[in-house]
Amino acid sequence: MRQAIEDRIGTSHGTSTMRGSIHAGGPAEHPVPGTRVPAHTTLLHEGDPARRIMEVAEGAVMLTKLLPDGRRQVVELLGPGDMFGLACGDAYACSAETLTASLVVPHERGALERDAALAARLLRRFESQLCTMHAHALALGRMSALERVAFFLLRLMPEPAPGAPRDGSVHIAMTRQEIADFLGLTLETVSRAFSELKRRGLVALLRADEVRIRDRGSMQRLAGAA
Amino acid sequence: MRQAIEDRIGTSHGTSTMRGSIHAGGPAEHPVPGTRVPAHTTLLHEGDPARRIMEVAEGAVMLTKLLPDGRRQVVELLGPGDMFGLACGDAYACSAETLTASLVVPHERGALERDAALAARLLRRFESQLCTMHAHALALGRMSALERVAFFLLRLMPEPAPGAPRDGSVHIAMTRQEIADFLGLTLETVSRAFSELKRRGLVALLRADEVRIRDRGSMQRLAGAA
DNA sequence: CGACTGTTTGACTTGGTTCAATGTACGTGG
DNA sequence: CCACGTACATTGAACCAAGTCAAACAGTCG
Repeated sequence: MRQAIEDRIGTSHGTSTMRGSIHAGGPAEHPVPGTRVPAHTTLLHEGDPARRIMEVAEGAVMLTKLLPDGRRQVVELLGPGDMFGLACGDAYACSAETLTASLVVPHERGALERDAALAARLLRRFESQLCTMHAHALALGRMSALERVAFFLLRLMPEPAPGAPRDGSVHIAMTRQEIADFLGLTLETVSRAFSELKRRGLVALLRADEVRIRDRGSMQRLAGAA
Repeated sequence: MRQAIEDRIGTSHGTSTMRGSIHAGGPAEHPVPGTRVPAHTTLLHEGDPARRIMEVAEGAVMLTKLLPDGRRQVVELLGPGDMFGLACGDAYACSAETLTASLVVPHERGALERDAALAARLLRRFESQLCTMHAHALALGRMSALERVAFFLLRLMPEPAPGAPRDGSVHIAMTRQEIADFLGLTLETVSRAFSELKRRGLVALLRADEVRIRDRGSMQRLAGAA
């Protein structure tokens, strides 16, 4: 099994196992506030003993679960402020992998009793992550492939700040396979949905991983903005 | 739209809107520790302004989300100790409905700052609910119909206490439609899955809402006990 | 320029949905 | 006590959205 780098986070320097080519610079520079981790690095493994709760300070992390036969579900996409490393019992419930170069801050579980501010922050964040999971469950359980992909793209590009710069394009730091595992589809179906959204003029595909939303209203209608 | 009884919870007596026939006794007896609510009562509505966090003290509650066209997803099943009434922004993210007669305790959001013990309890519970949602996402995104139903049944009947009384039967306080909305299927598919599990001898159906697990190992294998 | 990795598209198959009866438990009132 | 009505569950047959298998295409790197 691939080695997670959990043990090296927050201690000294962090080397890492990576997928494909090496993206980011060298090992961690900041010993205390957190650890810099390159893209495509496994941070922890489902089933390993749960010791610490981790915070994404910068970057993007995905949480995944596996079925014994290898089917994979990306259960959550995390950004700055989000927490991971949750345990059911004493083992991690999910594996965690960076999507982009990230800064990760570990929190000892024992610190929660002592640090009320951290506990309050964690509470707010858990509430928000729980709401996001509810929306994700609705998408997985009841939306069509096209609707799920619209939902996904809106999630990546939340709102154009009021009166702010017009919709730029988003860089999608995930492969079609990863998006499919997030949405409960196959990569082919995701690809077809992208093409269909493009054909309908709701979206422009600059590159495979560079998307621009052209018709936000229609996208929201597709994604079931209640 | 149906009226939620939120406003009457924790105040005086609680009448309620109900589905089908009236099940439970009269209005609430205990004014302070919580409110007794009969089965099939809507406790709060998705989209309503979020004021309080609620705790299930006794009974069973389901959280649901709707798509504009009426498709429904049961996003969470709650039992004693679980919390609901979460907000994305300032509105409830889900509707909540009792499955059985229940005792519900409201907590003012402001109380979290003052009551550290409550905050700690809430934190632990949110962590556990988040883990459950992760497992649910795996089921919704990657499991077949049969696997999802096995997963659901195991969830209702967690573990036979070590050395404790042999597997009794569980009463399922949900219709096939509600189970389907929980598992992202149709009621017909859920029904066929029950029949198939019975045909394979993994399960015995005493009545439509009374199930006994006959072969826990096979059920766990189906549900992907990792 | 290849070689590689990931994406798109096409043709075919299939698990689950849809539509349509039929079956079954339960409560009510004659 | 039994006939009837209602609500829910089961089963069957036809259909379709998404999956599977397979091939061609497009960037990127050495």
